[in-house]
Amino acid sequence: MSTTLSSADSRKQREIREREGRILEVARQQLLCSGYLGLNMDRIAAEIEYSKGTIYQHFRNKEEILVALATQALETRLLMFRKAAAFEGPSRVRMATVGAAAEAFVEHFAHHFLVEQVVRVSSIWEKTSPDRRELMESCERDCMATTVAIVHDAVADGSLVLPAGHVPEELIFGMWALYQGAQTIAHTSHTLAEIGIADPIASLRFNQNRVLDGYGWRPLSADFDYYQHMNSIKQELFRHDQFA
Amino acid sequence: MSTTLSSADSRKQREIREREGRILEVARQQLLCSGYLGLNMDRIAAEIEYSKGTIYQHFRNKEEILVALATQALETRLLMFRKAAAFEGPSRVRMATVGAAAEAFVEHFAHHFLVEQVVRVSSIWEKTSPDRRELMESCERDCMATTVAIVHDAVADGSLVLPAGHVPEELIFGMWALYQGAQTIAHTSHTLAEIGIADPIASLRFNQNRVLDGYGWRPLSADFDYYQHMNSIKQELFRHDQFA
DNA sequence: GTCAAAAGCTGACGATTAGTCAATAGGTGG
DNA sequence: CCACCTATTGACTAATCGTCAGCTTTTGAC
Repeated sequence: MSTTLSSADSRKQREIREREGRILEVARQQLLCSGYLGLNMDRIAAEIEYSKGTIYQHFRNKEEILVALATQALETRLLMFRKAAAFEGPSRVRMATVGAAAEAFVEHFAHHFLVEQVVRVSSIWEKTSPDRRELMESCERDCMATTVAIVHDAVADGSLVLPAGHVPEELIFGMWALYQGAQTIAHTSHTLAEIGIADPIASLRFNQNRVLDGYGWRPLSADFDYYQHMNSIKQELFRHDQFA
Repeated sequence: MSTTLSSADSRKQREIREREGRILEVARQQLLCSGYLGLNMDRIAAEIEYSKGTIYQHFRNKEEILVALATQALETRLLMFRKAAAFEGPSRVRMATVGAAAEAFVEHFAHHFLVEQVVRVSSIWEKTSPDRRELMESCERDCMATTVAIVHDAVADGSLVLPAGHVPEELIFGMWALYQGAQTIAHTSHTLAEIGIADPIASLRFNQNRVLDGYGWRPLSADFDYYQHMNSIKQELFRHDQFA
């Protein structure tokens, strides 16, 4: 067969795309329900009612499924960040809005934490194909760019003055690290509650405000109720039902 | 046998303890050289010149080896933190000294990052025994306590004033998250260099100073060269040869 | 409608590796 | 020297990833 009806092709292609979605859906459920070690190719095959060989036509190996899951979630996060960054208001308030987006993201995509944690293990990462990696990294870059743009705006309008020799990217690195670390600790530390951190989210917001106050980014937290703002933003822009 | 010569027993026990050390040593090498997926019980057995069954008399399963490795490293970190906390000087300078210890720790125990990353994956953590976990968590708690004590000192002498409703533990949570996140990103992100963070350690220090300035912890970074201080502390207290 | 070729799908199989345990070696007290 | 006990072994089981020869379905020319 040298050519095929394009309509037939697109039907087949649609079927294949739908099956790929189904594989990811099933993999996500298995991850949430039995963790990384519970993710099993034979079980996925049984669940989607195709053979194991068919799964390997979509994903070169198990790790690629994880990267694909991560990419799916990160694509949504990018949309959320962009929506947050487009919020009308002072630059620091827009940054807080992105913070609210990040909070909403981890709440809504609970499985993403598990996936990213595993994917970042280098010996797992190295088993994936450059194409899949590139998709995921591209999301990461775009998320960065979105937030860095806010800092640039702040510098441009004078609400933030960076010390000589420092760049907007460093502030974003700080925010990124703070969120990444806080979420890792909140999800995996067994000593947090014991020592008096009852509400890690609240403490994260508090520290976020300390950092940005430390940068002198106006309005300072004394002059604006960022806590209140983040609560209403989560209600208004990032309710669960808006991202189901 | 109801009793044995204690000298014979202790010789045997010593042999066993030495073998356990050898297992961990070999496991660490394999981890560093071929990553998590390269860690292999048969290879460890071949390397230490005992059979696989003997390894399982020391460790219930593979994961316990990882937790034991993590605990070993964390015990050293605790010593480093205590040494740092004992530094004579203003409380905030002591906190910066702990930061220098944390930097030196990751540089010297490069394998620890790999281990901790894997151990924190919940489906792996759950395969380990409560006893092993408790040892590791106890180190974590003691590290926390050491740093929280510095914050208490700061509050006591008035160089730090916490807003009403906030506790010293929250500041430590922020520092912990910042370091944890920055190290995770520095080790695993492939987009950092592209976006202009050439020196993550320097950026981490910069952000650490922003947080603590944000808390108003004196002396502020404008009044003390913390960067310089951390460099000399790493040279004086935490040179590589002091922890080999 | 028929048929040959292409594409899609399958699940038994090979390979790897964690963990077990019956058999064996080695040491100890009498 | 023997009876007994502990330490060690490595062949074996089980789980599971990834492969591929062969089977089934679809396609499109006639």
